[in-house]
Amino acid sequence: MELEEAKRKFIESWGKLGSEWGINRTMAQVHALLLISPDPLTTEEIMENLSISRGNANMTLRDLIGWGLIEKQHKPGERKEYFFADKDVWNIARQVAKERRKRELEPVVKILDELSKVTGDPNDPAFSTFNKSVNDINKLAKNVDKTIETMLTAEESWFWGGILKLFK
Amino acid sequence: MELEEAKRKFIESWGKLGSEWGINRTMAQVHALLLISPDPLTTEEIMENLSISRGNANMTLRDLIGWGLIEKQHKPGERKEYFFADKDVWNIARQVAKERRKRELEPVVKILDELSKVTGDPNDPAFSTFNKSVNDINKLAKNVDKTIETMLTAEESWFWGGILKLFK
DNA sequence: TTAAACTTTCAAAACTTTTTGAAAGTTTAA
DNA sequence: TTAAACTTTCAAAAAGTTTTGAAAGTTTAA
Repeated sequence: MELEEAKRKFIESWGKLGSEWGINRTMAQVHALLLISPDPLTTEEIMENLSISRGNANMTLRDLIGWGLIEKQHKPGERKEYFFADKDVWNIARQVAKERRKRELEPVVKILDELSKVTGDPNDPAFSTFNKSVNDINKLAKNVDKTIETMLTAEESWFWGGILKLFK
Repeated sequence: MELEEAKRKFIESWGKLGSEWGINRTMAQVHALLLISPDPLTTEEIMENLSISRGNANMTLRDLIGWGLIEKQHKPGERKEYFFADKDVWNIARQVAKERRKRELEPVVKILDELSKVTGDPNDPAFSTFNKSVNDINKLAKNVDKTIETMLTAEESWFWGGILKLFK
């Protein structure tokens, strides 16, 4: 396979994976493009490369900055804004985990906490089934939450070599 | 909060969480309903409880069976099919991890493997940036893949109490 | 067989999300 | 100031996803 074809394929795959994981296709594609780009790119270049509109490019770039995945850069003597992606994959994984935890897990944990406070007759199957499921899920969610929190502060090396040794 | 209200809230929240994680809202809601239901339910009962159509209920139930999250049950002397959810949260988490690994991670790993075979001039920044990103992501993806595989065969107790001790 | 009880299918409709692009806004250099 | 260069906004359009419901299919008991 030739480099240009491989680049297209990478952008396409990253876009597809993104959309399966709640990050929209364009956002993932812009991220992919910047990941394999040696130099920062302007909005114009991104628009052209991916054939997307100015509005879309602008919003997407803003979202990516919000996720902490890309940054703006200014070149001296130029008005244009350049964008580049953090190329450290461990940082990317951490950043995504951090954001999703904040956006999705935290609200659920809050509701589950409320729901596990509901009281009722332990002999009522409707109540006891509800109660058991909610409590179990709550425990699971809390565990996932703590695990992510620990990962976020963990050293990179743990990830690259360490975790596998822990399970065995 | 009263039980009926809490049930509604649980179903609603599970639905929302599902849609953020690539499982459609109705599918997650049907799953939630069966999770808190002490007895198996018929298609009819599910339709009524969630105000969804017969076609939707049928497809959703089939998908949930495909994900290994619910099962059919036949009551002796009755024609109707009853559905019930596996209530073991560890099984649910495992099942979801297993399916998503198969459906999403595996295809990406396959493409990344291909893309890391691309060769080029190491002095060409376009090539070396591409190559580094692809290889790093490939390593990460393989690591995640192996970690999930190990989790899938791990004991339940590891999850509930063990993982946290491993990080520290 | 037949017909009632039940399940499955799928094209069209409803709904949701994403994208567009033109207009408005902002910044900078002269 | 002004106007060129650039960025942001947002209503409407397009694209994508989910749901409906009527019709077709299947199974079972008699």
